[in-house]
Amino acid sequence: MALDKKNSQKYQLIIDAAVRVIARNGYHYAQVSKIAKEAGVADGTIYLYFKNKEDILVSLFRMKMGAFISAIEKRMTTCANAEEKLQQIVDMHFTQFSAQPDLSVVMQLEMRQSARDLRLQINEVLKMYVHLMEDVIETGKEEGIFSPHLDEKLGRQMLFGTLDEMVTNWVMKDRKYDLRTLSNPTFNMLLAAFKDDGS
Amino acid sequence: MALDKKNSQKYQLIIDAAVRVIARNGYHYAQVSKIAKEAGVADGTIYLYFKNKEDILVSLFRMKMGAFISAIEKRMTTCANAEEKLQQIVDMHFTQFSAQPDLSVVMQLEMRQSARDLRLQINEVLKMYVHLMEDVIETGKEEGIFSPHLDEKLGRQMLFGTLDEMVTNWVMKDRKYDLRTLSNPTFNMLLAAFKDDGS
Amino acid sequence: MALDKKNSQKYQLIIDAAVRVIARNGYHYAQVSKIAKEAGVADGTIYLYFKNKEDILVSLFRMKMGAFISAIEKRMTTCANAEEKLQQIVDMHFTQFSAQPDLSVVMQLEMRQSARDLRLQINEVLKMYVHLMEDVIETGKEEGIFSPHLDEKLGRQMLFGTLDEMVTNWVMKDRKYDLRTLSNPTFNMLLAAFKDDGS
Amino acid sequence: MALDKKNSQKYQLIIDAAVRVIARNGYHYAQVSKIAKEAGVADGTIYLYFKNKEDILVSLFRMKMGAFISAIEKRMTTCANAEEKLQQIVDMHFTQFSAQPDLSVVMQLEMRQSARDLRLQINEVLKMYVHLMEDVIETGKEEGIFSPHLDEKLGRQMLFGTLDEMVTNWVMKDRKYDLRTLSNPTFNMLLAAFKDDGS
DNA sequence: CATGAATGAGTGTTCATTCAT
DNA sequence: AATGAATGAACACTCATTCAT
Repeated sequence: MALDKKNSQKYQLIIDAAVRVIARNGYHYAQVSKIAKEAGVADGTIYLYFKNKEDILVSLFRMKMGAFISAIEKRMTTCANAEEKLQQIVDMHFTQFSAQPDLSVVMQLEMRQSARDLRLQINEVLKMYVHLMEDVIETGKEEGIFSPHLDEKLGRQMLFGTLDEMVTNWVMKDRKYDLRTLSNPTFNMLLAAFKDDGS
Repeated sequence: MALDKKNSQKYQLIIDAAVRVIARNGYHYAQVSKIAKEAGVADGTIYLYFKNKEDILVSLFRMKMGAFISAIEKRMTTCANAEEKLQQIVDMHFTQFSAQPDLSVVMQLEMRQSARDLRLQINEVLKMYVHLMEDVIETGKEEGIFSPHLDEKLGRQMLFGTLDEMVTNWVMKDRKYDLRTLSNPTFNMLLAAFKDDGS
Repeated sequence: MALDKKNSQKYQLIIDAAVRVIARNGYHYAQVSKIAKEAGVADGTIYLYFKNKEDILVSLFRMKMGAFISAIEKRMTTCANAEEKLQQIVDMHFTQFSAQPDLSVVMQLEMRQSARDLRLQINEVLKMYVHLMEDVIETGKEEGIFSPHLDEKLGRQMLFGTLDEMVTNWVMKDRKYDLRTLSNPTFNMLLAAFKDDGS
Repeated sequence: MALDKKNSQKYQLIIDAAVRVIARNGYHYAQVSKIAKEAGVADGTIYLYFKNKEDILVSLFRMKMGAFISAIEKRMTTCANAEEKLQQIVDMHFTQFSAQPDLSVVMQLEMRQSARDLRLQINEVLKMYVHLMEDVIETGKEEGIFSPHLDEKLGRQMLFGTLDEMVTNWVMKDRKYDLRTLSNPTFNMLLAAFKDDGS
């Protein structure tokens, strides 16, 4: 029987080791051997669970971002309308990164140093998030809460670009302030932008 | 007289060659020897004008981003108020990247793969842009055009994050559409966000 | 278990390959890749056993000179007095170099081209030889065989300088004569110098 | 008319610059450009007076060692017999190095790092010194002062090896003691060795 | 399943030398 | 005679990946 990779204990062990090693040393100093050592396995063992180094990173992103998005999706179901949904996206985006400092560094700074190929795969994972955001905007338009002229794609790019830039700035400032306090003012700006797109 | 590096013809030659080579091959395949060949000089000549490879990239960014921001600053002087200034920022941000496809790829995709050290230097250059944006927001508040509750930093992060995300998406879609058509709707969204921040 | 470097077979293999490559090509043409090829290992393997290129040379010197001196020390124990000990030093110095032509070239000619740093480390190893020589001189004085006015340091410098110069001349003359025939006349000169230092 | 190299002012200027640069920076950091700068000429000018870098070093050695040996030869003429001549060799060898600290470092430490080829040329220059030494020994034998069994070559190797080792030790100890005080005891040891070679 | 020793491709940088001015 | 900008060959070292045990 083939190795049931994804559910194996070691698979998780290695991914979590990778997050710590990258956060601590930076992307360029996160050698496979260092990750193996941190995970407490032999170098070769890594290759029983991952195709190659890039696969560790893609998997890392897939697992962590998957959980990240799932948490948001789950919360969506409790929301009465698109406005609340937008608020939850902003709030949970900030809250989840706040709770995982190592992961924040890895996602916002280190993984962006990856090669073009890797980033294409990252984008695949992010599509889930993109769809979720565009769905909310579409819903808001249907509900009459957002402007009928609001373009889903543009709105989503503003939403994602804004949140991403804010988290990146927070990480670059060494997380010296509480990211969650930005939640409300950011939500308000976005809501205003979406309600009245000025046309 | 010693080599007047920055103003020499070769200095520019090498930087422009670097833009083309990085755009064509990607950051990781942009070897110094390849840049030298593209510039039509010997490998060693590179080191008469640049301290090392990283210095080429920092200089590239400084020169190109400097010109980019200067052009916007110059345009600012022709604007009657903050609203017009905001419009010009959005418009020129998109227009300038539209006009320089190679540079767009380098700035939005390739240079972000650079090591942490390099990115710290990049951020220094970007500070000019940051100040310019925050100045416009402050002016808008003084003029009563933007909401008095608008936070300069948050507003700037939304502005930059939005523009950056839009250009990145455009580059990733292989520049298949006209970036400049996004100018107006984007400006309108941002203006709405800044006018009424919802408080 | 971690790689037991010093005692591994490959460690010796590489050092012996280095001796041959340096003797054959000269110090400046003894590239790491050439040594690896001669040893029948990959370039990278070298770095599992040695910190860097300089470390190969220091280790080479330490191993070979260590064995060289140990052999002399061992012989010392069979000697009745300082005169015999002096004779054994001279004799074994010449005999051991005679038996290892490649090593002679490396020690007398090639390794002296090394950088200052390396030579400091070499001197550390040579201290053992220095002490051995000075001990013999001191013993000789106590036994009344050598002049009571003989200075240990000066005597040692004459002893080492003489032997070293003779081996160097022999190597430079392409080892065309039998070094061991110099043993007796050299010993006699040194003995005369040490017996009656003229004061 | 061809450049009268050897007698030109710049020729000397460059050689003296080389001595200072090598003494100060070490052989491996004595780049041609650094020597040119120290001499106050352009890099290219060096090549009007010297064939290549090695030629600077050989010329340096030839000039300095030539003067060194000439001074000894001149003194020889004032000596009544071989014993006095031997004394003068030892004394002047130490005295001259004492008086030229930079040159001592260059001759005893730095130039020995040179490639094999260079050292062959150095040996050519040293032959003058070798002959001078062997002549003194031969004279001493004829005068009945030295043992009739003394081998000229061996005696010369002891003489040169001893002096050389002593100067090298002095340089390596950062010239912390007065080299000239070694003159008498060293002479006495050598004289004893040459008088009675033990046969 | 697990190990870890071995592999070998790939590249930024220096510096002696040249030659157009 | 003198300059100094330009040249380009040469090389130590890292690290992702493999595979015999």
